[in-house]
Amino acid sequence: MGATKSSAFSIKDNTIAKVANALSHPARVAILKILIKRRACICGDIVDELPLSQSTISQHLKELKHAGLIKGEVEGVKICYCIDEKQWKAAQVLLNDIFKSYKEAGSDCC
Amino acid sequence: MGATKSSAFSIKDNTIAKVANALSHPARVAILKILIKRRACICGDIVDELPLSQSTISQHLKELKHAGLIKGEVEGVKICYCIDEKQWKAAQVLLNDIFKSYKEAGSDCC
DNA sequence: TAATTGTATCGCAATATTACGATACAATTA
DNA sequence: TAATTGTATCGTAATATTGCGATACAATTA
Repeated sequence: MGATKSSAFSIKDNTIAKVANALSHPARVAILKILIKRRACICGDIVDELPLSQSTISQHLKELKHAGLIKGEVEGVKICYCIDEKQWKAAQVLLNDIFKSYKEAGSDCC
Repeated sequence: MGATKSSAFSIKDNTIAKVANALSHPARVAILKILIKRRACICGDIVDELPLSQSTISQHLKELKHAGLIKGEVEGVKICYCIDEKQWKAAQVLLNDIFKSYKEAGSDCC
């Protein structure tokens, strides 16, 4: 016991959870904002802007990449990260669809 | 070490993370969908629909309530849960704002 | 009052996350 | 080739999450 029962839920619900999970830590939200603001970013730039160690930032970048929201490209010695436009939009739609599916009716029980 | 450094980030980023965290587990996504579909829900109904124990569902409901996305109201012996309309909309805006803040330019480095 | 019903909480075990320093590694520079 | 630079990964410690059964608890019913 203890492990998430992902297989008990739909692929879609798992995908939504995966995307939301990427945004579920303030450091990752901050990293994404930096990437958006700068249009692209060398990992070191992020380390300079946030009060976390290089290894911790690297770990967060890995999670964002795993969730598909960002991608990285080798650029000489450095690695350039940026938003993965296609997946970013897909994530936006996925999340917004849930929110939109709730139509207020002013008649909820509570 | 090991604890999240929430205080190192802005209130807003923490709020976004909190909302995203509520959606970061497929069971909670499923619960929200049930609440939306039924407009409101007795806890037991959710237990019947999902392959998780009553105590686990109760825990997930607690987290959703803590994130502010849902609210519960005593209704005799039972407790009726539903979406918290106001906070739901606020969460939608918060998340969508991040996604919208990325304007594609077709000129990213990677 | 006693039994029933629906939900929350406790206690526990398994697993996952967060964070950091140390170190490895790959590409560039001297 | 050797040193440097930027990033990833490893190892480890602290903490958090997930899940369940057992149990507590509050409101209703008998």
